[in-house]
Amino acid sequence: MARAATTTDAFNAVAEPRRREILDLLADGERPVNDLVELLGIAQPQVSKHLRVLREVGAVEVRDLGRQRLYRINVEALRPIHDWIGNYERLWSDRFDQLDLVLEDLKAKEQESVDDE
Amino acid sequence: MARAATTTDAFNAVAEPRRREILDLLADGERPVNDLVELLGIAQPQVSKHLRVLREVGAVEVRDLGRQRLYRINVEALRPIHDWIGNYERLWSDRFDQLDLVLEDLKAKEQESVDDE
DNA sequence: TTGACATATTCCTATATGGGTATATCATCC
DNA sequence: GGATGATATACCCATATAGGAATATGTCAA
Repeated sequence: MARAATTTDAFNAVAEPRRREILDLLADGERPVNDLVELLGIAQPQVSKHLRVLREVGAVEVRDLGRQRLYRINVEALRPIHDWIGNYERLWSDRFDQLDLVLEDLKAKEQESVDDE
Repeated sequence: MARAATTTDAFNAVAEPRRREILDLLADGERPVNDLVELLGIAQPQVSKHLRVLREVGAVEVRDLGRQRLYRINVEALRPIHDWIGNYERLWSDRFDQLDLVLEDLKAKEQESVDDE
């Protein structure tokens, strides 16, 4: 079997850096395709293709305005990523806790040397 | 050009669901490969291959113990994902703010109808 | 040393990709 | 209707996959 399609889920869609860039740009508000083409500095067809992938996983939505198509972000589609990575907060804070312990220890030792004087 | 290698970065490595499962399992503590093989219910070579990808992006580390190899998670490697998705917290909370506004509005209208009585 | 266990690597194949380029679709304006 | 602008799709290609199966490597035990 080959790798799962990029349109399988948000994780796959977002593995491509350009698509993350697009989402970042759309975070400020909706934009027509040509805006993205200029800002990203890549060819228009590639942008349309990236947008299609993002649309298929629900990460963006479109609205027609004259000849333009305005894309906007739909953060809800990113929630699985948020939730998954969120489970590791604990591990990060555990590390911080350990750092706290080390600092505490250092402070205690400092205090000892002060007491010795 | 083809899709970026799975070993390019954490985003690509973690796009594969099995690899996320592996990380989830390792979140509880280090484990030998065979443990993962049993828990995941997939063939041993595939597990070794997934572990290799995770190792190449730094998401796991290994330690030899007799004939076993104990793998452990390294959450630091996941930080780029955490950071990126974290930028969207604002948008989520913005949505909550809007929900707040709607609720506020509803309450106000309710009050009006009470006043009318 | 031989055998059994634990893990890694190699080889195979079908498949989807992302970029490039050309072209199709659709709306607007004259 | 025809020209132009904005966007989407089609086609080509090099490449890396994930799984399956077989095999290699490394370690311990008798």
